[in-house]
Amino acid sequence: MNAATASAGQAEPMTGNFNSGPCFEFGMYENGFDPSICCSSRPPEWFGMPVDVSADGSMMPINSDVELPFVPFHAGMNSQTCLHELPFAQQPLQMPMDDYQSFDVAGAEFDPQGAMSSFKTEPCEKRESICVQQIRRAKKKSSKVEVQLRQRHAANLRERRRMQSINEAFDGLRHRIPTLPYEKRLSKVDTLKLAIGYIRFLQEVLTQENSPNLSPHSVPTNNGHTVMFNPTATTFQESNGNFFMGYHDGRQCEAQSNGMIPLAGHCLTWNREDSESQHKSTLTAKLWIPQAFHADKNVPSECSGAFTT
DNA sequence: TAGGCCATCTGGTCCT
DNA sequence: AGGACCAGATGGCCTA
Repeated sequence: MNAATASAGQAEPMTGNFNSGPCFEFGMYENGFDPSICCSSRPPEWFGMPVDVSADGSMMPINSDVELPFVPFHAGMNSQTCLHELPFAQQPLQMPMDDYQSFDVAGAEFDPQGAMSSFKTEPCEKRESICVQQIRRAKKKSSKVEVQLRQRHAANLRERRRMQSINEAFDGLRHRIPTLPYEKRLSKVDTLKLAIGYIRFLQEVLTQENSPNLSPHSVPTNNGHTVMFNPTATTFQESNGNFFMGYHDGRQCEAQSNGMIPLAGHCLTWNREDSESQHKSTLTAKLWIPQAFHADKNVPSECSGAFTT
């Protein structure tokens, strides 16, 4: 029997065995009921999954790892209740379990208990009519749910692609911010904050190039060396082969034994001032120190400095 | 184990 | 109506 004959109400005498197993009424569920299972000797299934049916008609999946998509409303039927095969042939929806899990079962409008109690009191022909009406309503509702699911999946896909696009933009930004090789991958928020700082740094570089008179002042250190100091910046100095670092807050550090200053930065421009009388030259640079962001939040991520030779 | 970071899903809102 | 955008919720992974 196909759906066309079913909708025309041309019920055929039932040929299955009502007594061989439970028959699950359908109509109030979205879809997924296979009438060939109903009233037959085949083992009961729900959405293609083998289920165990208890005496009270409740179903449990045989595989305990599987959850039924719905708590199925059921009605045990036997040869005393109706002698006609249910006149419909539903095909189970071909949807993954994830989709079914999205259904709001608690919000369902249908009242299984009430419907079933009235259903049982109707004559057989009336029940068949009720079945057909319920199937049509369920089909309509099922179609609507299918459309909603399709739209939801499409929206999810668009959202994934949108987020991928944003992440690609973040990657592009990361590659344009000078960082040190040993630094781990920048998080999104750090990428944004560093980008802001780096842009500010570039703006200051441009500003200083347009204002050559803006020079750092020098301060003596406790070991007799001179550190060129920019009040808002970090400075460093080389003298007699030794390097010293002076931070804007007055802290200092000496170069490591290998001669490397414990600072690595990104330098865009150098200004050189030669003093012929003192046989000295001073190099002044503005540095971008990306690791300062992670190491010490109080140290500015950009600075300028100078050293003399 | 707690916290940070991230991807994904989802429903709401706004715009075309 | 459909798509873009956004924010909240959630769960997984990693690290200190």
